[in-house]
Amino acid sequence: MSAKRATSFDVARLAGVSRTTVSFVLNKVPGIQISEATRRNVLEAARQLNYHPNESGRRLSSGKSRMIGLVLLQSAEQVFNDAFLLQVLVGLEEAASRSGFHVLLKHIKESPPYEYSQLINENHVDGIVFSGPLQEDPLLIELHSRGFPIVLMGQMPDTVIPYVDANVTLGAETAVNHLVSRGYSRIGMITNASFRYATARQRRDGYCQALKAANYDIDETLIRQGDYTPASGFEAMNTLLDAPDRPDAVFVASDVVAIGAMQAVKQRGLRIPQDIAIIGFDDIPTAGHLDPPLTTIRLPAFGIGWAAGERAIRLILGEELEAQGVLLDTELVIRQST
Amino acid sequence: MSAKRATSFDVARLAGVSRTTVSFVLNKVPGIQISEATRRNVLEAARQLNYHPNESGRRLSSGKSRMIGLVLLQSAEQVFNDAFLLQVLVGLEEAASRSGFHVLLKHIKESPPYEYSQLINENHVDGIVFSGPLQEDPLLIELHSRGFPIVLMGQMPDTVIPYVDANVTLGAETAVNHLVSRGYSRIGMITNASFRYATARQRRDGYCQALKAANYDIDETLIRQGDYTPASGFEAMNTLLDAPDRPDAVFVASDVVAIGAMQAVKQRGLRIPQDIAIIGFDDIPTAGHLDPPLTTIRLPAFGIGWAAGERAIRLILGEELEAQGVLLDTELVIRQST
DNA sequence: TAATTATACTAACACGTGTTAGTAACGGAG
DNA sequence: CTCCGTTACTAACACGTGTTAGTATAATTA
Repeated sequence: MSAKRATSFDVARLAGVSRTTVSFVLNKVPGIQISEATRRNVLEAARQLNYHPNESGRRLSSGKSRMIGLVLLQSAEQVFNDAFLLQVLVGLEEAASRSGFHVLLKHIKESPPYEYSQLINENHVDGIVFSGPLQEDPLLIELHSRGFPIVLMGQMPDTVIPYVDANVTLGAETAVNHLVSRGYSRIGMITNASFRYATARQRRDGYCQALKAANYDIDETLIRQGDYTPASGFEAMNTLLDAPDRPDAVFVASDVVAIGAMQAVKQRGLRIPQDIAIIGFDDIPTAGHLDPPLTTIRLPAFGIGWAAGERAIRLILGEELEAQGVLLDTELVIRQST
Repeated sequence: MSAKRATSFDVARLAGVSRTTVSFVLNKVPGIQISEATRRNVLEAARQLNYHPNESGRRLSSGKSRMIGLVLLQSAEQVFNDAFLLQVLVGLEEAASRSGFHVLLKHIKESPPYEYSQLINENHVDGIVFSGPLQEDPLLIELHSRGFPIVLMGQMPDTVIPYVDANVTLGAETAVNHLVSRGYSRIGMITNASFRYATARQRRDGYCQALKAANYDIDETLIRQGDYTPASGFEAMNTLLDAPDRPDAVFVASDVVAIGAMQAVKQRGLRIPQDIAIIGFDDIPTAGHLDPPLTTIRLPAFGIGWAAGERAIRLILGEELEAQGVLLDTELVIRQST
């Protein structure tokens, strides 16, 4: 059983045909005529020898690796706190395997050395999907301009590189609309991060759009900034509650920040949602287990991975994309906090 | 710039030597004499042409893929709830890249079709690391017996396949020891799952060992079963609190289950840890943000991935492992719930 | 019947590398 | 001067596949 694996040559010999014919049959090459008899002969011989084409030979011959590189440019700590990356990854893998592609994982700690270029130079992958803080990256831009298939997760300002992202602006709007529809009249906001980050600005924009659409005034004093931590949410919520005219509902643009905000509310003996409603953003795994279970906006993590993979494959196959970017819709998850 | 990539032949021609010499120089083949002059010539030519060896050619020639397959046999839902898998993955990637290996991710939904055998048959990977519920898997056993490098994450009963796992028994013991050292005298337990699962039995064993070592009696009525959900923890804790002689501390063998247990305690107006202490297990990302922050046992997720990768590579390189399994130590994370 | 065309294949090259066996050139020992 | 060993290389094969150009044979047409 530990004998050498059968090659297409062995199959050819057993079937009494040429290696070329074997290749034609097994790859179902279109536009080639093979008699049904020999076709069956070949298939039977392949089955009998337990033949599986050697991927290395295939790659060398075709010049394609049928492999997508997923480049994670994040510190190990960031990765640990990213509850969605795994789903993204599974989505990517599913899109890839559906088209006969495989996924190569590459984790990179720091940007400068551009370790991922090795994947490309050495022909490891046919295309890459890039995840990470998208600052200016000359190598990415150069690769893209050379026609190498690249898909970003998230948007990179001032470039034409294809991307896939969640429509967070619309998601934030949905969240605030939900509060409006529940009859809350004074709606505050705590951001997920500083406005230096595009993702924080987008969520703020959605908040403002929803208020405008509902003919509410936008009160800048009701907007506080968080910084990804529960502690920041705790503090921000306290300043909101200290205000003379405190809100009756708050859109917290991050579940993690919302955890702190909820603690601040409860510490004052106020009830959620009776005294003040809270809606989060992200739908982290424990959001449903908070006290009370947190209404929030679910990000299409799996879908982002899937779409990124699908687009990368389209680029690899030489197809045109109908648009530079894709924005996937979020989902409102209603629980008990609103 | 979009011209063909340089091959070793181009380098040879520019350097005025044979392709063989180029290979010898660039691969630093031991036991081969190359004059310093030509060595520098070759290196300079390679640099000048921006030469990178084509991995496909390498693979075909060497018969090795320098690739480790990470096989995830879990439903998408399970993957979503697994907060550690990503860390495991990053650990594996790090161990792999340290030795010049790459990681191929393969997600499989159901066991029967054994999709992962394709990875092996087609020479995609030199070895696999397997993660998932380890029921009997004849294919895994056969592959191992044929000498194919396999490392399991978690233990598979009645096999000699190498594995890497967390020492959960010791971890549970550590958790209970911590409660003992804090002076709690009546220590209950809520399991993470049914005793049908080895992981639940191991945690129970650790609990019992710690009590024995402290000369505490083991009171079976203080042990309740959870089933991975907060709801089960809520119910189990309620039955513990209803008992005539209720515990003053509880070891909950899963943070997720502990979330429910904490809710039950708080709902009765009891305080944590003053009235009843709770220690969890797993250290999920939000454990530190619960109210109060949960003391728990951290699993060495990154280390498991790293060790699995390292051992897989050792197997691939033909080295012997000093032992079938490796058990990595957990870490006590003290917060405010004890 | 002769010429064309469709059918069913095969010979041969290409992909880019690793590696074994072999060979000139040269210096030193006998 | 001859023999031998060392140094510094190279020729040639192997890896297993995809694919183009070409060739017999049989079927159809003029």
